Amino acid sequence: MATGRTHRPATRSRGIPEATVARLPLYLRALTALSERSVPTVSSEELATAAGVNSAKLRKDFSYLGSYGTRGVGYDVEYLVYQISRELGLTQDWPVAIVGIGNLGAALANYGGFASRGFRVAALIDADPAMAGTPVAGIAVQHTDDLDRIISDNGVSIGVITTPPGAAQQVCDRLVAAGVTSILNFAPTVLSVPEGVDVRKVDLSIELQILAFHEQRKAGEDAAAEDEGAPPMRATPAGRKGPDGDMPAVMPA
Amino acid sequence: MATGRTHRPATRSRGIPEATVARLPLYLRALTALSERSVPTVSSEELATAAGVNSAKLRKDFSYLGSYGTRGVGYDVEYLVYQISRELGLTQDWPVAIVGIGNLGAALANYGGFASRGFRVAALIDADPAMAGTPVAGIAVQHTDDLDRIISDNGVSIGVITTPPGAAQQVCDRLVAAGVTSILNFAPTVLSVPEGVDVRKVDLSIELQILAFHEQRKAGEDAAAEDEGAPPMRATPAGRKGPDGDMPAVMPA
DNA sequence: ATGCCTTTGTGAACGCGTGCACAAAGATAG
DNA sequence: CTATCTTTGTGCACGCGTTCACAAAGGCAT
Repeated sequence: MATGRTHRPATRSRGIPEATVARLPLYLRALTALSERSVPTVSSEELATAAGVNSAKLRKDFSYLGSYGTRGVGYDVEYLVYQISRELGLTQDWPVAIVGIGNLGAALANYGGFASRGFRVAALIDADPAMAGTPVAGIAVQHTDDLDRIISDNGVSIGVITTPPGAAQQVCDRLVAAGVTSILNFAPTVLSVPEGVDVRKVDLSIELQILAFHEQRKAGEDAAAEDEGAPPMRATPAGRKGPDGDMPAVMPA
Repeated sequence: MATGRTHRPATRSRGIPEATVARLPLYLRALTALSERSVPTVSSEELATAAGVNSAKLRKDFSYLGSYGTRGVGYDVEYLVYQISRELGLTQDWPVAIVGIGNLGAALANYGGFASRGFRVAALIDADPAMAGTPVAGIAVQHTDDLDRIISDNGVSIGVITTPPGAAQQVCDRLVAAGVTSILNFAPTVLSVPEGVDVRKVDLSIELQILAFHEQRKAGEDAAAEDEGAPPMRATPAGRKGPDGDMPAVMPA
């Protein structure tokens, strides 16, 4: 069980709470919009509503970065944009490799939100030899066989996995072996990575399932038992446990 | 400020913590995999590692659902699959409409993970008249003008927004007016919705930015100031605040 | 039937995140 | 220069989520 860790960054990140880090991009986006409208300063109240958060939370978040901001006035937009960008590491160029050029991979390759934030799609990689050379979003797809070299040559440290679930772990291992230390995983798989490698997971169907839960709570509850097909009471398919007739514990709740 | 709320479900959801709900799909996936391998029972320890979580957390999560599980043995896989599915509302059919059939919308329409979880893509909607009628993932794209009727006719209560950011709020309003009460938003926009409507947000570039932050912490820190272009010290572009010469507070940290 | 062994279910402690509420800080007007 | 007004920055309290650790519960062997 040496390589079990997943998803939690081990290093607590120099005092800035993880929850705050997750909100910084939100602030940055709102600030960028203000900057484009040439708004010079903004109060915590205004910026908070623009970002969809509480103003107290926003101020506390900023306090972790330092005392940017002028009492009685607010925050200087340009200055704050720069500070947050720097804190997030967006002042440097991040070459990104996308592995698995299916529908989703292609969509990500075309996604504009990356380039505008300092992320550059440096390579597209797929296991299908037929795709090799095909341009997607203006970039030629390369074959998995060359993964190692591609990662090294481009200095890629962030990899995006959009492969089928069965291939995800293998691709992940190869990426890590090639030097990738941050992975954004779209495959519905739990990835095992060595210490020091960060994995973030985006699962499209999970989000829908969470919505369905709340949706059921909203609409349902009154129409409680709709049709109610027979719950699979087969706690003992054939193998173990109970040759003692039927299972009584079918309706525990 | 009547329609300000976003993202937080107001109803606390009958005692099941939000964090637990968010993990149920994870457990469900792991259990489904076990089920396909015809594994009859599983211990909290095994299931926890398969789902990538702590075993104590898993047991506590399940305790909110009720006392399914047998001490000394573990959990019956099939039974648990059913219970979690029911709790999440996946035993019923959820017609989903996707609005904005660009690269991402098309990718989602083709995504297999939806259908296998009880979600059915009932309609694809786009504002481009040229796309109307075009089949995507076997479904003909319909025009935004008919959005209202499409939602009603199909009984859609969950909408997915994959439009450009500028159109997101408008589409959102129309979806809500048509009866949608849950929205999965892929556009980088803060949506305003009335009370009772749930919004979940998936932002691809935010995830990358969070990774970049940790990446910078890992690799950087020693190579602290790389090239360091001039930080925008223009705290006063022209308008307000300070005709008092230069700003001293350029390097507060 | 009895005792051992495994695994669940949960009480309790702890730590993180959130929100309140206010004092300190600075701008602005007189 | 003084008073007033605005807005930040933060100490504090509270609640949620996580984790530990163990008693209760059940299976299984003898």
